Amino acid sequence: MPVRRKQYMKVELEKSIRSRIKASDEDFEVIRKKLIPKKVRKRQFLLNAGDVCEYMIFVERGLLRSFSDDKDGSEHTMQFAPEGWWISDMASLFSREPSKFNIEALEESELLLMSKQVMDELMDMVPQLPRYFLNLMENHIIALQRRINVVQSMSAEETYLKLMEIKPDLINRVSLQHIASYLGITPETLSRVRKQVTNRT
Amino acid sequence: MPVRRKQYMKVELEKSIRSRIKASDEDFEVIRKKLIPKKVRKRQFLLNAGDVCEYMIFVERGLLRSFSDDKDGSEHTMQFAPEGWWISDMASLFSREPSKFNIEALEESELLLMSKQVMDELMDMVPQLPRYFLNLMENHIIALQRRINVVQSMSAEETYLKLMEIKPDLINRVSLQHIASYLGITPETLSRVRKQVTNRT
DNA sequence: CGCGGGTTTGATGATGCTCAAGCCCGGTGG
DNA sequence: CCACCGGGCTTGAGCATCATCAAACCCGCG
Repeated sequence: MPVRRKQYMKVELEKSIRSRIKASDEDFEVIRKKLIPKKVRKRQFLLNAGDVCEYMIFVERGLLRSFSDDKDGSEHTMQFAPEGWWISDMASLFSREPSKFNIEALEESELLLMSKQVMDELMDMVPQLPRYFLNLMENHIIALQRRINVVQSMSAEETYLKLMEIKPDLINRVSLQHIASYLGITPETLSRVRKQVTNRT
Repeated sequence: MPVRRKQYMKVELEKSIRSRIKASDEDFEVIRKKLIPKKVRKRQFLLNAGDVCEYMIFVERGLLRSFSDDKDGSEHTMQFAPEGWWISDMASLFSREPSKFNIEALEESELLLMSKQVMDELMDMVPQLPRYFLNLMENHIIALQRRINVVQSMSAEETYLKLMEIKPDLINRVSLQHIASYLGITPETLSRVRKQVTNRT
């Protein structure tokens, strides 16, 4: 049953779309045909800083992260993308400039790749699709603004507690050094903060 | 000439839309009719934290900012919006929850207000309009990501220099305390940083 | 002139970084 | 089966950056 093999690749995507717009089965068929399925192993890179980002990446299963490295060798993770999330470097994807980010699989993952061109074609073919992406982007903006607020107004401990509040599951899937690089603190500080918090309860 | 009076109110908006999508004169007429023009004086508030945000606000002339206040009384400005920019609290606008932000005019300004409902109606009436907003949001995300990167990886001085590089005009229109609250540093630190920088040149 | 908001300057202190060492644990090869 | 890595996490000491608090300054405006 070769068809089956591909079907499972879009369960999460279908959920993501149906929760935001009305779309017919034919629409999904159109979408499915245009996206490129891809499996990656743990630690595999989907984008290297310096290259042009070619795809929006949808995660059907697994976990990716995007991050930049700065001059002194440390990393800053911009985003984690578990099942049901899109990840990309839009700055590079849309302008075709070299990306400042890397995208890396933190777990063995099943992905769907969509180039900019395909994205445009699909939005022409499925009239409601721009609304889908618009809704995605709106929510993304809300999340990014919240993150800026947290980073700017909170101590390391508060930042960590906020993350636990919003994404408690992350801690089970992501190493603490990656969490630290997401929060903008060092692994050492994160370790001390966590000690404080647990000692207190 | 009452028509003239309203016409000038959408020069910037028309530029903003035409630079992103193809739209006919009738489209602009439809859009113009649905938006609410509003003039505000300096220091007037368009949104108070705790209220539900009702509008996306487009700035035809002038300058707005959105900011949150935290427990200890200090402010964190999220965004400056000069001519040609949209500003809002989308988290509140879309979910109808009380906003955590204030929006305030820093200069006497001319605005166009668009409620969520009108936004939806317009996107139904002008087929390319979702693409317009999508493009706006994409660019907004790129800017927010860049900002997170800057805040997390740079010193106070580097953060300030980066702002000068990206928005050099801001300094002429915005008080230093507001700049500081945008950068996430205190006015004192900003003052010292600026002294360093000028002494060096 | 004197008031007041915004900015500057100075002194002090806290938060979180750096560097360095040790620990824990799972994986590998002898 | 066990010894030995090696990566990730923890712990510690010293230090840099930036916040805080307080005072002075500057300048436009009533």
